[in-house]
Amino acid sequence: MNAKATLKNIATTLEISISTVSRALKDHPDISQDTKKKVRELADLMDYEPNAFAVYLRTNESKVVGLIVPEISNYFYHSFVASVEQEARKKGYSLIILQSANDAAVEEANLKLCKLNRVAGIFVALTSETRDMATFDRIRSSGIPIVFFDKVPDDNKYVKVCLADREVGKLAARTIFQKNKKNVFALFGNPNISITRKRKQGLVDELKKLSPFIEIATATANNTEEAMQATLDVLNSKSKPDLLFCMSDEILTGAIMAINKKGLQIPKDVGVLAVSNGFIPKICNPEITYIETSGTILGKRAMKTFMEVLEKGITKKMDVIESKLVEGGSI
Amino acid sequence: MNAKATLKNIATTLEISISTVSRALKDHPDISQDTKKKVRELADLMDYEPNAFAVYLRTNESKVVGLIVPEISNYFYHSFVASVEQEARKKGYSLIILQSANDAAVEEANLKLCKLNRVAGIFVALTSETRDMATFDRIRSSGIPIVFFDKVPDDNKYVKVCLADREVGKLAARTIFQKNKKNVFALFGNPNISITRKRKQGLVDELKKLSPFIEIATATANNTEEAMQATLDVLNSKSKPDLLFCMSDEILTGAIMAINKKGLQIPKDVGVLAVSNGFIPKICNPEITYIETSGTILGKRAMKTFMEVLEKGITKKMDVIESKLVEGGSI
DNA sequence: CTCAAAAATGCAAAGGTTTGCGAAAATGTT
DNA sequence: AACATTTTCGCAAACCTTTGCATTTTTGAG
Repeated sequence: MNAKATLKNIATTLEISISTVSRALKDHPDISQDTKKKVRELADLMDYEPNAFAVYLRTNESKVVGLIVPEISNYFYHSFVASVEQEARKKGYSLIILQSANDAAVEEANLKLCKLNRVAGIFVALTSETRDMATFDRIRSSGIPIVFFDKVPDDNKYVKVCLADREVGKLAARTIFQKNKKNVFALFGNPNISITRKRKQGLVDELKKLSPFIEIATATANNTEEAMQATLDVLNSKSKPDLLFCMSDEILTGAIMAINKKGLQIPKDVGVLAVSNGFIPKICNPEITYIETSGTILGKRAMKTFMEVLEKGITKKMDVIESKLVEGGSI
Repeated sequence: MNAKATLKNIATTLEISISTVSRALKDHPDISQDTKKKVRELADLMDYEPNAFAVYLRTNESKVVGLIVPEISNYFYHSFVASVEQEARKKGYSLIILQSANDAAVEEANLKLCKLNRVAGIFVALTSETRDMATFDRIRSSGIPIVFFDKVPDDNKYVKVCLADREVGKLAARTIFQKNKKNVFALFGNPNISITRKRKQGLVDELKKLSPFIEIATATANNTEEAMQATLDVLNSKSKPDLLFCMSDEILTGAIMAINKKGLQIPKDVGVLAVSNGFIPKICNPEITYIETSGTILGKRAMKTFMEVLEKGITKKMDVIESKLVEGGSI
């Protein structure tokens, strides 16, 4: 049985000191080419890899970042997770991932877990229930940077990466106006989170500005099931809307189920406009027209922002991502 | 500015020794209730949390597990990831997640990363390109248990958790026979991976056994795009199939796109039977009939198996998950 | 050959925790 | 009051690496 691959073991077999081995492996200028070569060869042979814990302990900084989302297996977050993982690896970081199950208490426990693991930084999408930012503030003041994304806090003292939510709403309004729709039913997610408020505000205000003749009714739903029910209700009512606006993929899914259940045709019977990452719109027939929100792009920008925070010590910033309309045939 | 919350600091302010503090915090019987109380109070006050690195270094075991998948943002894996995260947290583990981008070299790099982070164990779904198991074997022999799931190696010397893939194929065959279909076009994923081979074999063999009058043609596709093209091709050909079998959600998505593009009706023009987690089937109209593969269940079983491996030191095992048919209206 | 400068290496502490073993304090027994 | 127990606590090493500083070796100049 081989000895464990540690600096000490390399040192003793080579009959040199530990520090020399350490420096040789780091290509330190103080060490002669000769020793470096010998050390490297033995290290390779022994399959040496530095003990990350010892390194972390000594240097007090880890190459691990934490990522907390309400749930991974979500229409949007899984692509964000994928993107962050990719970017993180490029920068030499590993990703610890945690789900808060949309529960503020779990979210807090996850924050503690991040702290326990001494992560280099944390990415967070808030739950829709998060009210108290105290734990976040404590962690920040303990020196761990936090980058909020997507579901971000209102306060401007944080580092945030998010979509131009108000603009998303406005873009939807302009599209509706341009397509000459007259009776809009707009379905939103949890009303507590800021993106809901912003998208709704953007849509309603802009629509009012564009034309006094467009009717708009709104509703909220906390999940796909509720969205389906709400859509079903409105489709069964007498005020048949000519356009359904869905704030997210989760909502869109419910709306589509309802439309299918009623056996309605898109866009003949009812038009659909959504905010989406494009996956569901593309498997529908006809394809749904949507305003794009890309988890992949958001992930890249979040990582970029994180690196800035790390390098430049920024403590507040708001990175806003513009979005664009992708035309399908649903409107 | 407060001192860092370490055992040492607690010890000095309380004027007792570090070891006493350590033991008090762990409720060691050697320590008096009195001191325990004092220590706990101060620890709370200082917001003490043990330095995980120091603990890991000392005990040489971490509470982190690694998870390597070809890609997170996949029809199936994201729910698996979500499930494993949940189960892992219950057991006190954190999850480091890595994507191999379906590239054997990246997969190997990820394995190294896991080793570097001294994980307690690794969950792996192989890429379709993985041929060489040497690195896996090395890691195993270095004492880190590996649990393979979904895309598993053939060799029985590993610990594996997977679907009853041959049974899945057979179940599909029986469904096809029972529904009286005569001309099947079966579309599979990458032919290199064992689940493709097994599902195909199960389907084809069972079908042959059930009836000599059922025609079956097969094809493979590496992604949604190819699946769409293949489906388009067969729908344009003169041998119009009356049933499309799709081995996975990825394939199903392509098939649905193709059917939509051709403006065909399900099940009137063509029937569809898929292997799926149920999400896409449920947003289709009519809902697609599918054989269920649940990432959530697989995740739970994988974690359970992992704990067994850890506790009982099992080194080989094959946990097979039965699957069932969920009827939609697509056939 | 001597000495100074440069190059190469080693010493030792630090980082925070765990733990076997020995020492001190408290309690109990005659 | 002397001793044996039991309870409570502290010492010190170990885990592995990094790094400032001191020390040794080599080189080159005079």
